[in-house]
Amino acid sequence: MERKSNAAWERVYCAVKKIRAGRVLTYGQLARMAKLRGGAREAGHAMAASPRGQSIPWHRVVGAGGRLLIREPLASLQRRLLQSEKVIFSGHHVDMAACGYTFSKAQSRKQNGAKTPVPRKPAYRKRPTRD
DNA sequence: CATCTGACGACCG
DNA sequence: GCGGTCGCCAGAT
Repeated sequence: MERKSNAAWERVYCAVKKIRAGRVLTYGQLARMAKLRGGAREAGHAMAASPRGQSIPWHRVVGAGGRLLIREPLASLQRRLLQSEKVIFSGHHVDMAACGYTFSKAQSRKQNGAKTPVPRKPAYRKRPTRD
């Protein structure tokens, strides 16, 4: 059953619910704005465990680069739903440049004035040396 | 308690 | 662009 993690996951669900139609979020960004310690992975767990029937637009959550990571059945459904949400698909991935929260360039500004969640501690650690 | 897996992200070759 | 590897953490067995 749900444990204390539920609290963190709830933040994820809350964030997902706030995603506007035609917009998509990545697990990484979602994890960062929810301040999940597990990083993108916990975001994925949260989504996987997301209660179906609470109006959670899970389909608006995609992987980095707008790629659909989930397996076929869900991916197919997700893609269909996203397209129905006016989300632009570029081949097999979502057009993050148009529907994603891109806080790298000023392009995100033209979106709707969404406050950039500004990235924080990356879950990954760069390899200092590999020698 | 030990171990694997996972709706991840990013880097490297 | 693709595949493999590393890192992080939580849940399941």
